[in-house]
Amino acid sequence: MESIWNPAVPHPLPDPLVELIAQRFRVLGEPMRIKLLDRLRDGEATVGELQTALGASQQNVSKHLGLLYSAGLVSRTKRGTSVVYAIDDPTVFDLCEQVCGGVRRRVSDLDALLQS
Amino acid sequence: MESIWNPAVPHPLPDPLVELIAQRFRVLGEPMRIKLLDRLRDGEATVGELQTALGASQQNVSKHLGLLYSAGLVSRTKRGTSVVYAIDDPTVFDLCEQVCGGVRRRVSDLDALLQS
DNA sequence: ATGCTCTACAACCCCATCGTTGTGCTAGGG
DNA sequence: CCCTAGCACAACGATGGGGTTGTAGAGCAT
Repeated sequence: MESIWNPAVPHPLPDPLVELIAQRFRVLGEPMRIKLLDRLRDGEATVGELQTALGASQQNVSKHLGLLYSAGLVSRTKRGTSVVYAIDDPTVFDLCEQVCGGVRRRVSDLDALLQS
Repeated sequence: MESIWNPAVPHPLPDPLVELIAQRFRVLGEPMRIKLLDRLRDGEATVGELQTALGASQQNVSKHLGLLYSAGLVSRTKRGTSVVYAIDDPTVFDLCEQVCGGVRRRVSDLDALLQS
């Protein structure tokens, strides 16, 4: 577990970088946005498709997609009267997978405690 | 980039799991908590040490540490009158490192745009 | 026992953000 | 040309979370 730290990552972290990191995590800290990204794993989709897929209002979906776009996580392309969104930063999936691992480990720990 | 998905991660993500993932990310979405974890990279520390290291109020530091403890990211040990905290889930550093990579990539992209 | 240090808890205020409602804009169809 | 569909933006109320203040409890010294 003695991981070698990326030499390009300073220590202690300067405040602006801390802010950027926290901001990045905060973008992923909303269930709706996680669902949107999860849906986009199947490929690009329009706002309407995402709206019906998640059962949310058009304005809300558009709002969160705008945030994801501002964060550089998704791309936006006009096609006819629709707007097509797609994953632009696939590394978010690695993040989610790692988080899933942590969550699973924690849950199984709780399981073990409850069953002992 | 055609990553094979962990078969244990269902798709689409069920709502409870989405909630857990978002919750995990939200814990890391605060600068103060990032700083605390970053400081704990050097090893265990008491509340007072973390307080002076970050220049924050004792109550605020204690509050955030409590959250990190509830999330299972740090461990808590009483030692004399002090309480010693330490990293309990080293995977958070991998997360931060990945995020740093994404941030750096994005910043360099902006750099390239500005210099072109 | 008294006082001091270290920490956690609770109540409060404040701000950010979520979801909704209402509306304006653009592209296609009739 | 008008109408509709699809989407984004702005404003609103409501909720959640951060930071502060005040305080209680635990451990050690005198």
